[in-house]
Amino acid sequence: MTLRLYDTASRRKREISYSGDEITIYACGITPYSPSHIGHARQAIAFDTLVRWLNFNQIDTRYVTNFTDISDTIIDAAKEEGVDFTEISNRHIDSYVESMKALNVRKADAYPRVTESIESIISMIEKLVDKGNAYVADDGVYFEIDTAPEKYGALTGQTLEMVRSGAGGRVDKTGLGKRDHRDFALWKFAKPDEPSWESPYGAGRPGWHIECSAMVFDHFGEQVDIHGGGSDLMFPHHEAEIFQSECCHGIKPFARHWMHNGMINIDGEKMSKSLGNFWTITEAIDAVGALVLRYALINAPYRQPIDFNQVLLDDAKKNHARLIGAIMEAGGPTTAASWGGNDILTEAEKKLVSGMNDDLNTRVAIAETQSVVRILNRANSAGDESLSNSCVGWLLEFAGNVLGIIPDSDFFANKMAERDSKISSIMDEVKALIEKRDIARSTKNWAEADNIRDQLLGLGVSIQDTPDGTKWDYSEV
RNA sequence: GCACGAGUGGCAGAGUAGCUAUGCAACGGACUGCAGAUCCGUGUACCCGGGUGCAAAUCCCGGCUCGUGCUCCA
Repeated sequence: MTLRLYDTASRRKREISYSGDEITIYACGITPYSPSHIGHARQAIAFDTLVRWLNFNQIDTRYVTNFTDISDTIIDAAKEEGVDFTEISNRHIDSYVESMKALNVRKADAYPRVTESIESIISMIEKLVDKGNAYVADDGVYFEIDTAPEKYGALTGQTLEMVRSGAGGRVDKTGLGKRDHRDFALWKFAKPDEPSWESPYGAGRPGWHIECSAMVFDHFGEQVDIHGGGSDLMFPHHEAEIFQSECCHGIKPFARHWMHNGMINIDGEKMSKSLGNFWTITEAIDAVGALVLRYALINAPYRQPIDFNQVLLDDAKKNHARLIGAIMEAGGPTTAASWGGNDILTEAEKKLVSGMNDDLNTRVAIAETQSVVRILNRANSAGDESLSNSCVGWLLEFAGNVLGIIPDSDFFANKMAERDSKISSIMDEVKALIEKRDIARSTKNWAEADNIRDQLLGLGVSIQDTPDGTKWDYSEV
């Protein structure tokens, strides 16, 4: 297997390389100061897709993603509600974890938290101070970027000068004790009433960037194979991590591969709280369902910006329903069979595999999935059970296992059981109505016939008139 | 200003040199009393201008437009 993955640092697709017998992956997770939004979902799904694809290809992974469970924003939120900061962070982490489960995002191997990593954060800071890369100021400990200027712009191509000129007025409030505004905080001394931890420099809390460097070191050592997160983290967060980790450990590269997912816009505008166009994950799941949301979010490759709008959701809803409907129609996941001998399905597999190997192109994978759904629908109506079973097998493997957009077999079992029991409970009524309608139709009493059709629809029964008579199905499950 | 990315049919969105992307919508057809679901079929698509090639949406140069970032950010 040769997965070519876009690497932000070298700005090209590169075959993934790794040392050891497993690929180590670290993704920067959420800061749980408010409910998570669909951008967080996209990030999680992007890395879930990576892990799934590697595992599907028999490559072992160790995937770690963190919770930044202490931050200025969390402290602010806690103050506002008058509660302990842990109440804020725990609440949002719990909700996030629940959403991830609904979205079929597989569990990471570890979810380290900043508040549980203080010791290793401090020991990294100590090392950086000892080595002369960091200095202690009045309000905290800072990393001095002039000690490693060559690392500037590793991901974004920016130079020291650019940032100096571009940062403008915001510089002033980012740390009073800095020698240079491009320096960044490793440790912030606590103000009265703020949560804090002891350190050799004074009580305080970690800066934003150092935590990830420390957690990567805790789990993977000096280097990690693939590191990433949202593309908005390239600068300054990930560049700061490169400074810290490489200076601290004296080994580079810190990450062999940098992977960044694209942002989500809402109706063409950047998603932001001030615009009031924020979709939280739970809102989106309530609106369209978790797997439809996942479908919508992998319908574009992970690096592409997504414009989140009604058309996108309608599309996703329709196509996802077609996928699930076709599998139900075929008799559910238990009918799955191998597709080995089928040329069309083998060809679809080939295209999907080569798309996924080319920087995880889930859009191509979705396109192939839709093609197979069409083949399945054709097989279903032709009564070609062997072909339909092969299609179900294919879909379970790729749309299910790889893309994660098919619910588990319990879902189908429940739905089908629910449907069966519903059907048997209304069977007599439906049969009577259809008989009545047939009589109406035979006398060309169309008004009466349509009236009965509406009654049936009210029961959740849809009918189709075929040459073999009227067929019906219960579809409102 | 600087950096990064993008410009494909009505819409969304693949495709990095020659062969149907795919889906939605539209239109025509099968089935139907009519619909619905499903299936079959149809459509001058590649921002502009140069260049290289037998051949360019795809490579090169120039331009235009848009998006994002520049220490809150997935």
